[in-house]
Amino acid sequence: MTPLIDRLRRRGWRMTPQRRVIAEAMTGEHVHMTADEVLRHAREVLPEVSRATVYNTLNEMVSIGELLEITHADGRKRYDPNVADHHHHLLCVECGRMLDVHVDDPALTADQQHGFHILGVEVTFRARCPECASAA
Amino acid sequence: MTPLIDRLRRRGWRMTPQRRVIAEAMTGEHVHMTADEVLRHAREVLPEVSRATVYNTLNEMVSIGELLEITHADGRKRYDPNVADHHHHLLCVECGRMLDVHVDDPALTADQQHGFHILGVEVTFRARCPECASAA
DNA sequence: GTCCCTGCAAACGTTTTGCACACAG
DNA sequence: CTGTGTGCAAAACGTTTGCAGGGAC
Repeated sequence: MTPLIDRLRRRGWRMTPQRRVIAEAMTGEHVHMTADEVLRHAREVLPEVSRATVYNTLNEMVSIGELLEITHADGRKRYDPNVADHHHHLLCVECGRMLDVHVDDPALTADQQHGFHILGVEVTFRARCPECASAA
Repeated sequence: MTPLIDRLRRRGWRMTPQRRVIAEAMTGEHVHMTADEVLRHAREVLPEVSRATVYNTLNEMVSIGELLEITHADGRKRYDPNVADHHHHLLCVECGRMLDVHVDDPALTADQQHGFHILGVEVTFRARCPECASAA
């Protein structure tokens, strides 16, 4: 898929060094990061990035729909750049590790919807990962 | 089902006025409350209840399994006394109203589990409720 | 009487905000 | 040049903790 940075540029985003490293930090292996983890990754490349800029930027990416905000059980928000393919999550409740999984979306019958207009479904499998299981 | 208070007493809980009103606040209509909403309800009956006691008590009820902690999209924790019957949630992303719904649990195939030991599944339908839809 | 619970206030971690300056367009 | 993004620091927010006193059992 088109890289996140290009998608942002195409939206007319002013592309600053800070935004570039933040977008780059979201790409590749580093999914499901907290804002602080994004900050740490961004600072490895551009040490003067400020915490506020990371929060501002992440929030904006979320509000334009280029990033998915998922609320972890510990109350910290995580950010998922994998917006294009709809997926769900497998979460280790012990260490917080999170994997993407693909399962069919559950659905509500008309009368179960209580007149609500359904926007989407989120499925989270709570689990213990192999590492944490063997540690116990 | 046995009232929450009786279940707590049976566990050998020291039953103080504070704990009683907190447990009572959780019963009946008032499900999915934030800690602060629980505090407000508790104070209507017993004005000198402190915030810390509410947090302590809720956390203890969660840890012994008499209460379910669900993390709302806004990052605030909510508490669900409805532990006995396994259910899922229908959430209005606008006003935060939350309803219980019953749908079949999605399941992961063996190779989708990546060696994780599955503990449970949470399904949340993100939606807009009739009131918020008509307000827009 | 003992131990656990309580209240208060202060600490904590995460996220947001206000404001002057800087730089991408 | 203009407008928007930035850094910094302080505030806001929900939650947790330390400690002295009090009440359930």
